[in-house]
Amino acid sequence: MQTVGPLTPFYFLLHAPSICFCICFCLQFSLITLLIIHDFQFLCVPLQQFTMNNQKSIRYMNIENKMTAAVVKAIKELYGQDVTPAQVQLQKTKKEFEGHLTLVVFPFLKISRKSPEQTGQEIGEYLKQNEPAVAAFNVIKGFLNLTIASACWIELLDDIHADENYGLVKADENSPLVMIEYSSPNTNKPLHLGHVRNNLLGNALANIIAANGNKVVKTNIVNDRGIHICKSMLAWKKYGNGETPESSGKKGDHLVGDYYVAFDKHYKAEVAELMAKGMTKEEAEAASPLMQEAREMLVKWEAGDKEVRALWEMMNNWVYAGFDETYKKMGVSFDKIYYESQTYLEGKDKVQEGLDKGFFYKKEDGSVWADLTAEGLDHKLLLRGDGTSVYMTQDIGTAKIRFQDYPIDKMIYVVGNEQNYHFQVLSILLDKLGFEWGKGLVHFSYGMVELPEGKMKSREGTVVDADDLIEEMINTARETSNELGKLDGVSKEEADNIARIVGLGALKYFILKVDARKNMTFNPKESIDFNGNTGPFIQYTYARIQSILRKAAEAGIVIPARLPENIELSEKEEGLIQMLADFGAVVRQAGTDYSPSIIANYCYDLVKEYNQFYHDFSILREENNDLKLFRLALSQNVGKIVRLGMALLGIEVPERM
RNA sequence: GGUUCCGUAGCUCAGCUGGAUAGAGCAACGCCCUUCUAAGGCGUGGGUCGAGCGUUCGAAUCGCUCCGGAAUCACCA
Repeated sequence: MQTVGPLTPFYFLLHAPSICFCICFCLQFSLITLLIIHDFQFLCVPLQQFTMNNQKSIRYMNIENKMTAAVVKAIKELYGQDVTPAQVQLQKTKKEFEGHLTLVVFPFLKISRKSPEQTGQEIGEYLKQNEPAVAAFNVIKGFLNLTIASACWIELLDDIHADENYGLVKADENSPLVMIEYSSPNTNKPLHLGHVRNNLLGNALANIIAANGNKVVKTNIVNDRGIHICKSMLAWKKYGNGETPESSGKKGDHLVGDYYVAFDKHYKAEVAELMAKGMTKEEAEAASPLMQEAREMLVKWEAGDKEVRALWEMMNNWVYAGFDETYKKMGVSFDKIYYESQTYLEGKDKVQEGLDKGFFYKKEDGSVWADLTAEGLDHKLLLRGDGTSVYMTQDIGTAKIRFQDYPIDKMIYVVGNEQNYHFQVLSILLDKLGFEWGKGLVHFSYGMVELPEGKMKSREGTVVDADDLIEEMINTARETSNELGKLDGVSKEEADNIARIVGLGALKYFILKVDARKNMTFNPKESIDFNGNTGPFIQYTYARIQSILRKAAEAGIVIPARLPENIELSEKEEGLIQMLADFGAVVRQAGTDYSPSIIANYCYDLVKEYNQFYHDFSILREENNDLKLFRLALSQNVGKIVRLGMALLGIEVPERM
């Protein structure tokens, strides 16, 4: 298994042979990268491509790859040694130095047998002589800074301009199929901020995996059965007086959640009363009539009792209607929904199969266990003494059904990091049971959302409700727009839509910009920002670009497919094109690292850079017509990449705001 | 106690496949709208990258040992 974030020693062992193999060829890649590459061959551009040398493909390679190939050639010509493209450390030149790309020359000192400065100088001179793209160079200590000619950047912008989906890779029929499970709610209460993080991460991850050329099936496993649902049902029966979403005007999931809370309240009162009569806490909890009744209800449910099943179905449907509304607002969706009530019995025969094959063992009380001490883990229960299934059994069953339904090549579970151990075990068990993707399953393990006071607790009413939060964000966006007078003269309908886009953008970006594996704090008292490193900041930049493009169109300006190449560009403009060109690599990185935050941070950096350009340069007022066209094209493509990047995160961008 | 994750500016976070003087945002203070949207731009202050040792030409980044926080080790899901 791969837990995203942590790499387990176990995983390391599995890949030992491939590590040895790879070390020989890719000296300067870290082991971690190798592991990921090993798993994601389909995402990686073959290295050979870097050295291809026909005119047409060079035009479509980005400049960095072209330079890498040129450096390989330079080393060969100058020092007579072959190096692999992977040994060429080319990075973006830091802002304080002149140039676009920087070659770290230290690795070549043993080959050149000269000082860092001299080696850099020699390679620089060779490149300037032999590579027309290199306009100038300078050497500082062991760093060779290369300045790429303006014409190259313009050509590159043409390429980006020509591709509506620049940086994204489409899947074809031979692409691997990746199933991604996320959301996975219980049906006894409404969604809260923790679910929001899960949903947004899962949705964004699915988009990113798809943009890396995979077929993706988004799936949701709804926990629609069990004691917690019975608690809501029982409380509704006792105290509900027939209340329905229609009669009360409440959203179904909230209504059912209220009865879950009501159950807890009455239950606690009962326990307190019994304890006052002298019982210990444990005794009181066991003796509570309410809890006993809830358990009886669960037994009846399992026996298929008609009345209980009808109530269950009715209340679950209320919840689903509520969830659907929230999902729709959040902009998340699923291709296939599984229900635990339909899968929870399925794992048993697989466990039996494992028992027959001797993978598992049975205790005297009839319970079935897996001995995982060989893997450095513990013994794990798979079936209770009474033959009923536990969480692990259900996940095995669900896996079985999914595998019957789809030819899964890779399975990703978006589940909180509190379940790291569970998925480590699940991976081993699925592998033992013969699921080909079991060993390589990915637990996308994300951190908890905490309040300043600590963890959210449903029963103590300290959860941040998803619907409330979304509504609040949209309202704040609307207020801000009104205060700033941004939407004067815009129809009510459009103003509402913009408020929705911006409010949700703020929320989604706030969550997705943070590294998923980390716990994050949310302070309900300080509302989510709309300024600075935020979703609205990025959306605002997009809207400004669209405004310019509208004005250009009104003036009858048409951006040509190929820009004039004889214009002199500023560093700022070249830097922006360089950033645009990086988008493909960023999407790939986000895919191999399972990291939506990489996309979020890229969008922010790009937009920040563009805003500086916007401030310092004229676009429509530029008198040189060629330059004007160039800047329009640049702006349009920044807008395009921002739109594509934000779309991967599930964030819309407004035409105006 | 075992295992895993996290620790970077007052706060929220980037950077971590080793590379140049560690970056953003918020908060504070100051400047810039007769010019393409000021939800913007520019500037000032703010750091023992939890601590120590090691590997290296070079460590926030890799390894080891501590310290602090979290999760988990359920016949809950």
